[in-house]
Amino acid sequence: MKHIAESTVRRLSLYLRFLEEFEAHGHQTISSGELASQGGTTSAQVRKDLSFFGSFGKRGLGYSVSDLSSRLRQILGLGRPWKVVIVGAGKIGAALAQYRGFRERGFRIVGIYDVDPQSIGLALDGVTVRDQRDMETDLASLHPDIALLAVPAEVAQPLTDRLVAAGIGAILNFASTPLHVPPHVTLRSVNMALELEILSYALVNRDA
Amino acid sequence: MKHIAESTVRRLSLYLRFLEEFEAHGHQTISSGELASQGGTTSAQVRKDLSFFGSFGKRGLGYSVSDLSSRLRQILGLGRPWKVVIVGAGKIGAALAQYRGFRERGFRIVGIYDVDPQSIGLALDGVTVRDQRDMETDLASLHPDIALLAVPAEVAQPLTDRLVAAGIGAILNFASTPLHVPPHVTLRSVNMALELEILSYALVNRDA
DNA sequence: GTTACTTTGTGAAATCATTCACAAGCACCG
DNA sequence: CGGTGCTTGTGAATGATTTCACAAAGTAAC
Repeated sequence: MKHIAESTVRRLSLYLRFLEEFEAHGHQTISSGELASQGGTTSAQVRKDLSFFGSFGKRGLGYSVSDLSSRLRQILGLGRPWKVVIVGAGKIGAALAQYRGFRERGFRIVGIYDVDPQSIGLALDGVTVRDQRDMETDLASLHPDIALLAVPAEVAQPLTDRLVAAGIGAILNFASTPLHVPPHVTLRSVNMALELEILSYALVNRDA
Repeated sequence: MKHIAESTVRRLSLYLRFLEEFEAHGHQTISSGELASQGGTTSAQVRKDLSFFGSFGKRGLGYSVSDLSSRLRQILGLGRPWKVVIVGAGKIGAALAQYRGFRERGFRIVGIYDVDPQSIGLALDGVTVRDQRDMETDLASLHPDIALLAVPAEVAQPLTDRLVAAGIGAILNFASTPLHVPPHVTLRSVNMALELEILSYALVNRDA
């Protein structure tokens, strides 16, 4: 299949969320315009996004909420549960471990690692924090799909290398430093300080 | 000035981070190529990004690390300190309150609000969590520039409306729901579940 | 001071993403 | 069953962003 833009995938995710809300409200069908107004985009954009994957709607009527939901879940790979490990049990790692949104979407936390003896042994939402030295051994049997990296910037790259060597498929990085991974590993970063700086730029360039 | 793409601003932020690292290592000058390899982009991209704001380099030599740093800080609006309030003192709000990266960059947490009696009164990194009912009164005297919204999705929009009414300039939203704000307010969202879903998509479309 | 080498700054070209605009398909009504 | 109204799916057009490629400007060596 042709390459799909990240912005498209991001919107598909948003559409899915609205569809689930719509479904909960008992609606059977939804139009591209309704999806668009919720997601802050245009109806043409919605239709274009979906058209990359097929024709899911009925002209004159719109989309079946339940059909489109399950198609999107399939496209996004949310049909299966994903095994996730968290590396770093500091404030952010702990918050992530207890975030309900992950579980609801089929992301199961199967391991948490830290170096701090104070943290090791703690149970976070049913998962016990283990010593980072045990990480490789654990990963070999757990075979997690995704790692959430929530450690200080200085140790982010070495830990990334260890995760890659252990065969991880994807990493979501919360450290404020860019990481380098081989091409077969998917990497995304969430950088909160960066987001604030973008707001800062917007505030000083308000008028321009 | 011409409109600058968000992707450009994001990269400027990254460049600044590298420059500060370089400065700490005692380097005087840096080339666009060196900046690029650190930031995972190309030298042409670096030069194009900077060219929107002026000519900061010397041909044949590169950029003065300290000059470029201070120009970038100025461009990004990081010369002044920004006053930030956090709304929601749950796991994520508390983690944000204690995140050192914000302070280092001149983002000062001046208030934290919650509704939970268990949280109200707690001191997080020197700032006491206050009752959300006192928010409007406080904001009127504090005049914060930016709000970090870390509350459940159901109450995110009403709280946004209250912040907007109180005159906030920018909001960084951590709730997993899109928000609507008037055009004079800048809004950005960090949606962690969404990031995981993008990874999920990448994992199932590995080969394509 | 001349030559060789390096690196910037920037129009032009190429690529990528969004918006437009409309034919085609379907439901509903009388 | 034909007409009316609505909504999709999609090429074509537009707009935005990135990459290319090279002249111009500087350094360094001798």
